[in-house]
Amino acid sequence: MPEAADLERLLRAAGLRVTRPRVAVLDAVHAEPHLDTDALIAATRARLGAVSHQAVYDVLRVLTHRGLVRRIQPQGSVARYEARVGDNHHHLVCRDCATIVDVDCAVGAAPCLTPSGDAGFAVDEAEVVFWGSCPSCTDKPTPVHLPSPSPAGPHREVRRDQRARQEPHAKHQ
Amino acid sequence: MPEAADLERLLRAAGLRVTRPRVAVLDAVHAEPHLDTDALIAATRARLGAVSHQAVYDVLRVLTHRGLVRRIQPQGSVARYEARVGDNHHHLVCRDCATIVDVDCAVGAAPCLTPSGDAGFAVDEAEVVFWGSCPSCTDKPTPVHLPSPSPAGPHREVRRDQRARQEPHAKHQ
DNA sequence: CGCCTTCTCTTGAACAAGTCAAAAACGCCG
DNA sequence: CGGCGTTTTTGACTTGTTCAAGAGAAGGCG
Repeated sequence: MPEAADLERLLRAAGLRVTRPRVAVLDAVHAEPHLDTDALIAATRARLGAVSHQAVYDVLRVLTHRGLVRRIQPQGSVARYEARVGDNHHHLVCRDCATIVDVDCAVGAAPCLTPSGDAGFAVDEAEVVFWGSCPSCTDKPTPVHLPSPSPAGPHREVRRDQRARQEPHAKHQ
Repeated sequence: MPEAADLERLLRAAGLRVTRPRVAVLDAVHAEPHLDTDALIAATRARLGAVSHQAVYDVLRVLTHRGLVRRIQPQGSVARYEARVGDNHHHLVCRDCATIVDVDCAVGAAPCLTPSGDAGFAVDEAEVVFWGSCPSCTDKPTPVHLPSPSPAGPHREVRRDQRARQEPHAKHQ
């Protein structure tokens, strides 16, 4: 968890001007991984006082573009950001509660990490998302939906309320 | 490319009522893979005359839920659908033009990879997306952006205008 | 040190994709 | 072929994100 001076250095090294919003956003991304934009706006405000949501969107765009943060977006989720860059790690996502955790990049016996028949593409990254059920959702398998086991064979209802556990949430800007 | 009777059979086998919108949407998904919802609305209307966008959304939801179609959504793209289900294949996505092509799964069954250290998750699927540059974008590497090689080190501008090559697009409904 | 250029932030609006809800229409079982 | 329950229509609405114009700061240079 780098402190202000380190963050400044990161920004300058990437050729970016150092501004309070940028330092604050970068700090927030370092503080907790996988936050979405709304949460980052809140975290940034907690550090700075006031920032416009637009400023946070802008900062996240340039940080992502310059490779200081990574943007992820599993199906059904909004954009989320993390500071762990350059190691091409992957993610485990819980289908029930949408919790995300990091997993190191699988190497070695990884049958599916090079496409068989690449259709002429120059592939530069293999992004992997592991879907499943997190320990606590595995314990209480049916938090609120699915009164009876789904009648549709092996397919499970996928809950998408990623916004659970957030306040009613004080309207944009 | 199954015909009407086959599609009906698929629907019934999944325990679904057979309606004209459902047959038409299912047919459209079979006709061309990786279409987004807007394109599918258009394709459905080409088959049926008129359908509400809501009907198409609903149909796609139940078809996805019952496993008759698969929904994919690479970063920066809207939801897209394909009829190839059950083989756990993967996708190659071009960073420049957003073209998607299928790649077979080396394993063929659901979790074709296992995370190193699964944090207690019960993983049931490993979704793999290969990012790169398609043959035609590799040839003309800088279609319109990036006048000079990016000043920001090894990171590349990722264009996200997935909606290129679509009509101005006649407003919802 | 202070000015000037250029980039960044604020403000306020717009937009796209998708969801919600009520009522009319239809599929299909008996 | 009649009725029940699911689907579709219609139309409004949310949510996440982007656009645009102008005010405000960062930092190189004199």
